[in-house]
Amino acid sequence: MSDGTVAEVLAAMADPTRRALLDSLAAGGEASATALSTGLPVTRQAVVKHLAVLERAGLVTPRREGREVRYALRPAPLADAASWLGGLAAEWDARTRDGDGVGSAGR
Amino acid sequence: MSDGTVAEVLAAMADPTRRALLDSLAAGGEASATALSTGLPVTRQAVVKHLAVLERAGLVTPRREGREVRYALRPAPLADAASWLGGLAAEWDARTRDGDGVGSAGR
DNA sequence: CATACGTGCAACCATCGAGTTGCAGGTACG
DNA sequence: CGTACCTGCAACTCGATGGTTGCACGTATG
Repeated sequence: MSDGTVAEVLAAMADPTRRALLDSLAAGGEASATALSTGLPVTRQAVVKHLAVLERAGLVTPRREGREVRYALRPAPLADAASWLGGLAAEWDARTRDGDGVGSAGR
Repeated sequence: MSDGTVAEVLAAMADPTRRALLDSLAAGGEASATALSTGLPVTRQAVVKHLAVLERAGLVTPRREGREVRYALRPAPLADAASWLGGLAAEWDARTRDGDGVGSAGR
C-alpha cells in the first residue's frame, strides 16, 4: 500500500491550496517550492508546509537538484485511497440496499 | 453528483470520529445521535456536530421519528468521491508514466 | 397531569492548521 | 571573492474545529 495512511491522503486532498499545488505538478511536471509559490496567492513558506503534508501522505516526493529541491507527483497513494473509498462505498451500498442491519460483512 | 462537494466528502472522511460514526451506522443501520454517542468516547453534542458535517457532505440523512431523529447512511456521495479520486489517480498515472510535462491529457 | 427522555441552541475553551514575517545557511556564478 | 538566489528554521497571529457544559423545549408514557 505504498506510503501514508488513507486518512492522511484524504486530509491532504481535502485542502484547496494543496489540490492546486498538485494540479500544478500534474500540469508542469517537477517543480520547486519557490516555483510553485508564484502562481498561487500564498507565500513560499505556506507552500513548503503544504508540500510537507503532501510528502507525509506520500503524494509527492522531493529530489535535490543542486541548490534547489524539486517535487514530483506520486500517484500510487491516491489510487490506493480511491480504491479504499470505492470499496467502502460498495459495502455501504450493499448494506443499505436490503440487509440494512448486520448482514454478513463483505470484507 | 448527488449532494455535497467532493472536497466536503473528503474532509468528512478524514476524521476518525466521523469514520467511527459512519461505521456504526453501516453496522447497525439507522440510529439517533444519543444512541451513537454511547459507544464513543465523546458527548452527544460532539456527535451532533459531526452528524451535521456528515449531513452537509450528503453522507448521512436525518429522519424524524417521533421524539427522536434517526440518521441513515447515504452511499452515493462516497461513490462519487471515490470515482473522482480514481479518475485523478489515472490521469496522474498517465502523465507521470511518460509525457510528464504538458501533453494532451485526454487519451 | 407529571415525569422522564431526547432534541436543539448557545456560550465557552483549547487545540490545530493555514498563513505570515524575519533571518540564517548553502550553492551557483559573474 | 562577492553577490544573488533558493532553501530551512523559528516565532507569531488568527480563524476554524473538536469538544464541553448548561439549559430550554417538545414528546411520549405511567
